[in-house]
Amino acid sequence: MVRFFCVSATACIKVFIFIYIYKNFLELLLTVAKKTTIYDIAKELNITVSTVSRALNNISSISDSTREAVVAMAKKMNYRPNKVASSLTSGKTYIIGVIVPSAQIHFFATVVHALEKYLKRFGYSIILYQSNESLESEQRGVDTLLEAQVDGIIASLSLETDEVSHFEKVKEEGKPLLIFDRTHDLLRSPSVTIDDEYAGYMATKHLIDQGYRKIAYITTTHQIKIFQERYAGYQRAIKEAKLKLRPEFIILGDLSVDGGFIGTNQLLQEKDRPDAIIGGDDFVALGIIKALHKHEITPPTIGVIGFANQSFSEHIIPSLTTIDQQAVQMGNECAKLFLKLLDKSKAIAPDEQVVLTPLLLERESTKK
Amino acid sequence: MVRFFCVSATACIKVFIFIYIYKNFLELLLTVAKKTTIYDIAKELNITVSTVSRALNNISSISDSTREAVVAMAKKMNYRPNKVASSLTSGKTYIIGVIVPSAQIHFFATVVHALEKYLKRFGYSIILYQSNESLESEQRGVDTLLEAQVDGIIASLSLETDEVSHFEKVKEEGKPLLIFDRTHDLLRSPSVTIDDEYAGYMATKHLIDQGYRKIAYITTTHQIKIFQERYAGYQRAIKEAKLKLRPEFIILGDLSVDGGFIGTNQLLQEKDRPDAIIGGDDFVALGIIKALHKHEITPPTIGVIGFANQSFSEHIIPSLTTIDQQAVQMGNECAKLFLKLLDKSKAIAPDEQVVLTPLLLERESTKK
DNA sequence: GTGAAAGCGCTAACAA
DNA sequence: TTGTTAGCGCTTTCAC
Repeated sequence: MVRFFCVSATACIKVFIFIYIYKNFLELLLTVAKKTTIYDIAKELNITVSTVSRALNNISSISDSTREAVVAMAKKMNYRPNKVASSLTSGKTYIIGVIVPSAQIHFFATVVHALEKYLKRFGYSIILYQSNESLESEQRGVDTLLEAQVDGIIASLSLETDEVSHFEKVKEEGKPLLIFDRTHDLLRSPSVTIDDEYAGYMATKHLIDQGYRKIAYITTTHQIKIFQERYAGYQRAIKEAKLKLRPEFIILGDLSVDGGFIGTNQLLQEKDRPDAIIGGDDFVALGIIKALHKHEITPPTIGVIGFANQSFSEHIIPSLTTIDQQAVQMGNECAKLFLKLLDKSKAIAPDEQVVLTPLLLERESTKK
Repeated sequence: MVRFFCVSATACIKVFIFIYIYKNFLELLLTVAKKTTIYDIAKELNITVSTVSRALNNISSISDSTREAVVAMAKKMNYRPNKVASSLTSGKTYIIGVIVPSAQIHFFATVVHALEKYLKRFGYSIILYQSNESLESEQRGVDTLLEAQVDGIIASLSLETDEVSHFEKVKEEGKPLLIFDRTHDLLRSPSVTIDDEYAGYMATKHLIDQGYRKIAYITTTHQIKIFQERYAGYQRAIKEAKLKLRPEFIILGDLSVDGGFIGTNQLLQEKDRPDAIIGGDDFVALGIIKALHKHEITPPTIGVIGFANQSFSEHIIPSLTTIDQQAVQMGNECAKLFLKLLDKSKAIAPDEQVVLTPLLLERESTKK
């Protein structure tokens, strides 16, 4: 096409000039068709913007007639409120920042799912920020969210997070901060967690009740509170049942299928083998089952239990007994508590701590 | 404590007055400690806000000395830019709206994960909105995001979505719209998808190559394009191999473990049983394996293949052959394309369509 | 290279 | 019940 016109250099230039003007004209058109504001509505109705604002926000002291007129005109003119502008004056964005280690981890995806679903009902949106298990990224996340003027932050700490000063900034700005699941002792703030000590206790106790006596535990090297707590619960149950706490039955490794697999192979080399193995999470438990399968052992011959109730746990063969982490409930509790924190009319409550109770799901892998 | 002071009614009132004043004083303190703005920096440095703004945004025509002074002062005064204010003037929020059916679905969680990770590097945040497979909610999502003045929207359609006018609004506002995975014929917009027809073909072809001849298919009743496409690919492979396309081998049901379980039981009642079964997704495939297990059949005796490469597929026994949906790659491609769309300097490209190639992951369930 | 000034679209006193 | 007015904190012309 262009080549068709370009019979000479001048013609070619003309074409380009034409294109240039045309382009600007198009842009002009786009610019002219700008969005309608409350100001436009006001002009159309011969009232002032404040009246329009009040009508639209359904604020008291507005006559039905004008409110209806405004609403009708707004619809007619295809008006869409600009939250950015209203945020600037009101100081509220109705956006909540959510920091999680990774949306790819099923537990966090589920919490985020529940959070968003719940908060939406109250007019809040969420900005999602992933720390990807990095402290530095988590710090940047807090900055990013505060710059975006979020109304508050809900976060679960990265594995790396060993200092929490970046979260203090949130409180300094007078904005609510809520920590869930992965907390930190130095961080005084409202939180929603699950009783991990009890989860560990529950898992171990269940095995004991099923008649298992030599219970091994494959967990992570990471010094995260929740894993330490689970281990503490394990110890408590073992002691309570007056069983021996054998160091050779505690395997530290990766929190993964491979971790479970390797750990199990190691355990099976003991001359006095365990008769049950607890996995640090369901993936570890899956690795345990795989390793047992390789040795032609099928649970519940050796009992296996996991943590987290992954979507597959119910369906593998044998189905996996596990401790449910109540992700949906945790999301809902977070949302509920957070809305309470946002409502500053209520007294500045001492940091409220919600602790959920884990749930034992008995399935085939421990059913003797 | 209070009771201690309240020896008389007047004393009591005094106490309350004291508390009241004290409270106001506290509030005053909080109010006074307001955030520093570029105006404060300007005053401190005896320059104007425009200079500060330019220095902070590292805009040309600013002397090194003043820029350094401003930056130093900003740090000293603990300045934090207010993106809401800058958005109001600049018209850009650096926030992108992401609409997915549910963050709880692993595929979408992974795409969101990749998206956020990628876009963050370019200064963008994302607001997450879940349609929860509801058209109405999806429509509200578009409105919410546009009101929040997002710079554009990336979306994957809900199962219910049979009309797409709500997405036209996005384009009307001159904002980029990108649809991924679940698209709609009526919606003309850039998209990132996977070649589902080929995925179906690939799965079927693989089974045929492995020597299976009587291949059944358990899929969903939902009229979603991607499932229809996979089925089309199945048909193509069957025809190409000159096999019979048997209606009794096509089971429509739920896309779930139960759906696979029920469908398989039905298939096994045929006098001429299939020797391989394709599941509409990995959960269906899991149900298939469970049902076969009940009948004491273990794949690959009857071959089983799924779609999506869920996290468990690799680890169940037998491990599941599946077609990977390239979720991470899809997220990355979406981000990449979207950044291109945001960069309007580039010509208004005709709706670009990125089509990813699915990936066959051969595992035990089909390894004859 | 810097300053002055006009908004962006809306809210929220304070008046009337 | 409605209008007037002054910003919210920042960007961005247009001068100088």
